[in-house]
Amino acid sequence: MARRRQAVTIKHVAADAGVSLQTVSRVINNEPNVRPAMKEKVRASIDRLSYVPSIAAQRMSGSRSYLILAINDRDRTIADWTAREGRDWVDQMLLGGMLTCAERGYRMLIELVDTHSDHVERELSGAIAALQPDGVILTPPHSENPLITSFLAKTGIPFARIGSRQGGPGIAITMGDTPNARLATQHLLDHGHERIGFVAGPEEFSLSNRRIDGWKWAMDQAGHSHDDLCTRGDFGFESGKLAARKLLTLRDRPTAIICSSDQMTLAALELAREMGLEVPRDLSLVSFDNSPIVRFTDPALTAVDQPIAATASRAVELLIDSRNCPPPGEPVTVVGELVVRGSTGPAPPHGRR
Amino acid sequence: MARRRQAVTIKHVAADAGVSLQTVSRVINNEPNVRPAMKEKVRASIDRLSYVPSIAAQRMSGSRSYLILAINDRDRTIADWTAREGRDWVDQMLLGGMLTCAERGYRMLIELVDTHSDHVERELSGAIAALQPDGVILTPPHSENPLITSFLAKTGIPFARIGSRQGGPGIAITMGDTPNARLATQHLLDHGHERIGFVAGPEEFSLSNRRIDGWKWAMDQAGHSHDDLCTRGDFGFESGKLAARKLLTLRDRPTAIICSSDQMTLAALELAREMGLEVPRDLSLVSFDNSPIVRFTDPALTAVDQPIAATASRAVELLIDSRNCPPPGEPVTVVGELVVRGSTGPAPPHGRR
DNA sequence: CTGAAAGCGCTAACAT
DNA sequence: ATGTTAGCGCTTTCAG
Repeated sequence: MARRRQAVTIKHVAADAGVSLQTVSRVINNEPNVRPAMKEKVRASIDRLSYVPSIAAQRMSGSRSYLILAINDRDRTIADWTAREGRDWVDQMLLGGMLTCAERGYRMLIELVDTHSDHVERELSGAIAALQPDGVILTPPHSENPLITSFLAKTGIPFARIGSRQGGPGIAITMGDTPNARLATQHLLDHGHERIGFVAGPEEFSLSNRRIDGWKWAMDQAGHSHDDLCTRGDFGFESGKLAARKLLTLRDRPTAIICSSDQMTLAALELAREMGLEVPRDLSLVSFDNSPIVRFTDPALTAVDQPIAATASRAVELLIDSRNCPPPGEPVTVVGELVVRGSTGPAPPHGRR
Repeated sequence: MARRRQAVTIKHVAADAGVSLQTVSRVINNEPNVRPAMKEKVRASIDRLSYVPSIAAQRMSGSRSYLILAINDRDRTIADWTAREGRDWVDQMLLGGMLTCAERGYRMLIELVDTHSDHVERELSGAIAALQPDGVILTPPHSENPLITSFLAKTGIPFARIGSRQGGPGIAITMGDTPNARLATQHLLDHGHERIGFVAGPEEFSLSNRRIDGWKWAMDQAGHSHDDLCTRGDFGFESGKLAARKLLTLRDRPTAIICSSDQMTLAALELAREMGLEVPRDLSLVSFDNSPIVRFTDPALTAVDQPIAATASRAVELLIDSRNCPPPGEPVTVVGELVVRGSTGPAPPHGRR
């Protein structure tokens, strides 16, 4: 195997421009103390030779690696990819994260890490040691795993916690779960619904509780009780069916249900059909996620869109900028929006319930 | 910004194990000439200190970068991500490619490159120079772009051409387009169809023609003419509608159509409905791709599954192995399969056509 | 079989 | 404002 070396290095550029390595380095990194004339000359040489610095070398010399690591939950991600049901979380992460990285000369690398494993830290530290990224993006449920966050804090690598509002090290950045849930609830209230059920996600995800808060808040505001109207699932289809069944078999059953994931909403839709309920005539349904699938159901689902791409993009920016200016201590929020489709409508008249 | 250095380096391991750096290096790289006892001792130190080599340093010293670069078409990829219509090409690439990389200690990095740009080569060579990958995976339509392939050949970096059977440098690897098209056609022939239309993809993709070959072959075998039954689209919805219209407005219109992408099949389905044709009663439809969306149409589409994950995985293996053994000169084929769903059925009796 | 020395391409720190 | 020096962590010679 031939030993592959860089075709054109900083040395070539320096020689071509007739300056020292350092001057070239300064130009590359936009550092001060270079006369415009020199800068120009160096730039010309760089272009002529189409020189691009080796990130390995840049990393070696103690500066940046120009790599941002996005950590995703291994099992969930592989399950999504294998199921081929159109969940596009990773794609949206790439759309926002990767493109923003590219704009700034960085690259984004996806890494799958096992949450439930007892050696999360080893898995993660391995990736960190091997790649030496300049920033790490944590997605739920890693975002609040103390093993992970405290390890990352120790390394000194800036990191973002998507889906977390907790204090502590790292940049907290959420998609406005509380306001979004409020929004969804309000949409139903506006349609005259009073009994609005809520299928929350697992406690493992703190956003689950924040969504409950938003729903409760709106219900309280409207003066409707909600004591028996909250159940939980694990975001998956089966759990959603169970949770929906609990709600729909109540004596005074809800006329609308908000589910914390598309899969759970799909399950509720299926169950409603099985029970002879027509959506949205007898039951209105609001989903969370707005992944591609919700447009292909019948009726299409009204859903809270999770702005994953925008969030990933923002995270990347904050991470990269944190070299120069300290990141916000307060949680950052990138709000989603409600996309109204066919699964929500006016509450049925009292007689029909 | 604190200068971040590797927490534990090869030096620490060497000191801990009481051997020289080289011995540690040899153990890491599974090189010969290390006594089992030494190897054991070094391994123990590595575990104890949880040492992981820095890929930047490994790269610098002239060996591997442990990076595989997957090149995708910029416009198409971003369009897919933005449209959120469930196309999961990238996910499947990651599923196959990234996981296989991980098994072998490599990482996969996605890079978007503009095909139609006149500086494709600059874009690509920039990525190569910056990352120094150990292998590159080309996807259509880059796989047969001579600017790209000849540049890559010059660099000496092994690369795979997915969707290409052309000779020349690089490992050609396809998903069996000809046999797959034959399979799809045979499925329809078995159902008694004789007039089977074909909506091909753009000529820019050589696989388009290979699929036409498969269809023609099967039609010829069955003794059916196909002179007027082939049209082309660009894989997109609109083009599919146009192409399908051409076929469905023929005097002796086909009773079945095979389209070379899900979007085009969706378009054909919509057109059929508009024309008052019921699928599959009046018209059978077979799709290519089998992306998530095809299960959510009514009826669900019979489709040729493109084994993207398996192909990406195979490509990664061939690339990594090509360090040691020369890659196959012949094109590699990872065959897909036909997934039969509701959009295909028996040909309508002659009277009804 | 093992170790010492040299150097990959780049930047930080220190000259000038 | 520019150049010089040293060294990042590792592998590749080349000596023992």
